[in-house]
Amino acid sequence: IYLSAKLLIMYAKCGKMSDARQLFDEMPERNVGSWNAILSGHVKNGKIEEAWNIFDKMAERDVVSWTTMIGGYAKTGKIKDARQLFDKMPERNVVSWNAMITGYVQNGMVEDARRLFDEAPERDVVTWTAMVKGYAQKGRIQDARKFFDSMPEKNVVSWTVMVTALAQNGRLEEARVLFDEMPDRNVVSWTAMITGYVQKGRVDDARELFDKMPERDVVTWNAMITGYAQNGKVKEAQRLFDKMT
RNA sequence: AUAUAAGC
Repeated sequence: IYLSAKLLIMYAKCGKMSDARQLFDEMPERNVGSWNAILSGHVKNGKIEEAWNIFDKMAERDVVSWTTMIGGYAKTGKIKDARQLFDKMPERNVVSWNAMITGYVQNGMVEDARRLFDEAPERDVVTWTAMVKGYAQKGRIQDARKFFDSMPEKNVVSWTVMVTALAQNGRLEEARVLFDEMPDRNVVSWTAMITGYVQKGRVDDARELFDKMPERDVVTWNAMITGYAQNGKVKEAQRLFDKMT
């Protein structure tokens, strides 16, 4: 059963929902977990109406099923539907609250997110990070920073969100200070800082970080190469592109 | 096995 569920997820990741459906229909035993797997597959492929039909048919739903649907509606901009489900669900955990809060953030509704944040019976690092991101994308950097500084615990994602917030709002020096203070950095953190420099035309600072970082992925290479290109350094872009292969 | 946050 668990193996089949893994297969379902694999199919879903490749967008092969019809294969997933067939496998699911042939499964001898379907528990709420396998139903959730197929539900999640449809949501990930943007098939929200299909997902609803499945959800509606499910004999048994758990907190994961409900939360999957909330995330699906939120991502497709149907925030009101998401909220209706959220209000209707029989029990919630911190992930359900987070899904609803990040749903508001994704739809630019940071005040609604804040209201829910205040109401939430429990908050974790995801809850807090979502609020930092919510204020940051509204340009409300000092509110974002206030939340960031109040966080009971931070991880590499929270740090990276805050660094990105500062960098995207042109506050590169502050971003760099924070970047240097990070207890851990990963490839996303490095790339966020590089992108910040590139957007301000500071390709040499970007390149310094690029050379210093322990590992690069396709997003990093792309940021650096297009950074050169957009700043008129076509030769450098070409040279780096060749180095990549 | 399945749900929520970061660089595009």
